[in-house]
Amino acid sequence: MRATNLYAPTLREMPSDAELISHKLMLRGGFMRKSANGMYNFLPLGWKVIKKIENIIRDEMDKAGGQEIMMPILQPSELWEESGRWAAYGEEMMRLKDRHGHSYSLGPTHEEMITALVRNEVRSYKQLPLMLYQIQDKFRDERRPRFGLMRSREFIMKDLYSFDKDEAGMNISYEKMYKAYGNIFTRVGLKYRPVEADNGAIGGGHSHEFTAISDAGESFIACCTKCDYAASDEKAELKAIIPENETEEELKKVPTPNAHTIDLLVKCLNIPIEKTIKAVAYQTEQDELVLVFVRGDHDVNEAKVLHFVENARELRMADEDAIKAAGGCPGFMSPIGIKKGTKTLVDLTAYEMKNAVSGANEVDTHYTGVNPKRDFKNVIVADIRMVKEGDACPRCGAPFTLTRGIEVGQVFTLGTKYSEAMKATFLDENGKDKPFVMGCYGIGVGRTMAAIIEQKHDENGIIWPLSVAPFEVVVVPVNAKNEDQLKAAEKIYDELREKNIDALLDDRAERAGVKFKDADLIGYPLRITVGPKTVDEGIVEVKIRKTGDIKLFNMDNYLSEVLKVLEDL
RNA sequence: CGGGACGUAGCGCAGUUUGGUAGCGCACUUCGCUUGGGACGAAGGGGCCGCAGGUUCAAAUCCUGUCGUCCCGACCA
Repeated sequence: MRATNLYAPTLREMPSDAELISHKLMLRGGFMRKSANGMYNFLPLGWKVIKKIENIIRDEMDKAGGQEIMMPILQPSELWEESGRWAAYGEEMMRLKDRHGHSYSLGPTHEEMITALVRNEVRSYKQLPLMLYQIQDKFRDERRPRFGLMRSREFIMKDLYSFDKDEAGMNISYEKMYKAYGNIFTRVGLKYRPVEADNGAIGGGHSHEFTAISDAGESFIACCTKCDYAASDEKAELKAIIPENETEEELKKVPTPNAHTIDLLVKCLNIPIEKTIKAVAYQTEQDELVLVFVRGDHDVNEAKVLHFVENARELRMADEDAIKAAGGCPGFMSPIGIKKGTKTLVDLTAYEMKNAVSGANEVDTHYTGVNPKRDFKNVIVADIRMVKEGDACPRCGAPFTLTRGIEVGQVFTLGTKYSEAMKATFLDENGKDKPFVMGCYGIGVGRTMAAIIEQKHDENGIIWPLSVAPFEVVVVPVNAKNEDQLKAAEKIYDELREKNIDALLDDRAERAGVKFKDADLIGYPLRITVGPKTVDEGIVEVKIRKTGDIKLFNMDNYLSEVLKVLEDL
């Protein structure tokens, strides 16, 4: 490709409506343009990168036994009603009607679609296992799209679905995908970490998120500093923190005027926050009240709480009336004196506390000398809090570090959730009808691209890994109006291409500085500069974007040297 | 959906307080000159000031509404 034929409109200034460096550089480097909120046009450079990432994904999916297919984006509501998700999915699903009044969704994911496809095709265990995938645009009506490709409403996703005859088979498929994901993220040059994850509403089975390490990320992962346990912040398992033994004091009511928050309580009684127990009251969609108690300096983990609440997908803060109806006093709550039958959860650590302070279910009053094991009745004791930096790993006890990251992929086992709901069955060895045992595996392609840029850039622009760079090498004649230089550059460009190197010839009649700045901004891994030294002395100058190193080669053997440099990248 | 900010040329911005009919830098076109890190000179083209109402002799500027964008909070690839 010649730069004079390439539409790569770079911007001299940073676009003002972008916040993240990846977003800014993709706009500035001419990789993409915004179309509307959460929707983007990919320009030639951006699309080339996307295709390179996709092809790495395809390669690894195929190697792992996957077969590529293509399903419609538009999905009839009937399928979603079979699985129950037409109602459950909520506002995140884009919906529309055709001229006959039939309802459809713009696919946010394809479990229903693939299950419906496979149930009509696969009859026998002999056809299993089966792994089918596609790379396609998905639609999710995010409450707040932001950060460019990081969270958009239309985005490219690779989604693979595995079908097995039993759980053991499913686990093998899962392992294959887990390995393939590692290969993919390594090949695209990401620093990443697979972490245990919560399955959320899907329930059962297990799941891992692949998280690219980046301060720009929106997720947190907890990594053990000693062993290899790592989990998403929601998933990270925690054990009780056992305090030093103390003689148990009597339960005693003390006045705490206006101390309706933990901060005020700590000031009011002049006690350490670790001695307090705080309450959070939730309600489910069905208006069931759920009271949760954790140590004052801890946060409630709603994902964990949800595992103890049946038939609820999300929690909201409870109304004051509901709290009062259960015998609670907002701002001064405690499990002591709550109406029997109210769902009351106490965190493991809070339950072990000695002589703590908690509310007394009376205005402006707290209890001191609270010993939960002795004083709390009819409560569920469980791990329901959020991990904190320094918390102990459940495996080895060493402290956790919390790291920010970008979730670029997730693998999880589905079991028979969809196959049972949608009656997708096959005949096993004994001629018996059985539901498929499924798994699903997603990769955000655009998000992967953004994550790579977040990890690989400097003040001058992007530094693409060779595997996904829009071009591997840019050949820059310093003065394209100088015919000797242009000829020399063209010769090098042709020779590179003969070696199957993806090269760009920057034949624009721009000054050298402009072309150098663009090359750095766009981030080609290698730049070959063709100037007077090349024409007069036969010296080929190669600059490595990543290190800034400049290497000089002789015209006679530069090609093999360049191949070596590329090899080392 | 709640809280905050902003909509003026392709991009980045000034002008709005104190109404008088639109400007700067970059980019773009032509010519000249220049060519190893975003040159220089000259001459040009391009905007119903987001949109709709209102106030006024007169509105980018004041008022009302509306749409859009960005950032902060409840979720996910």
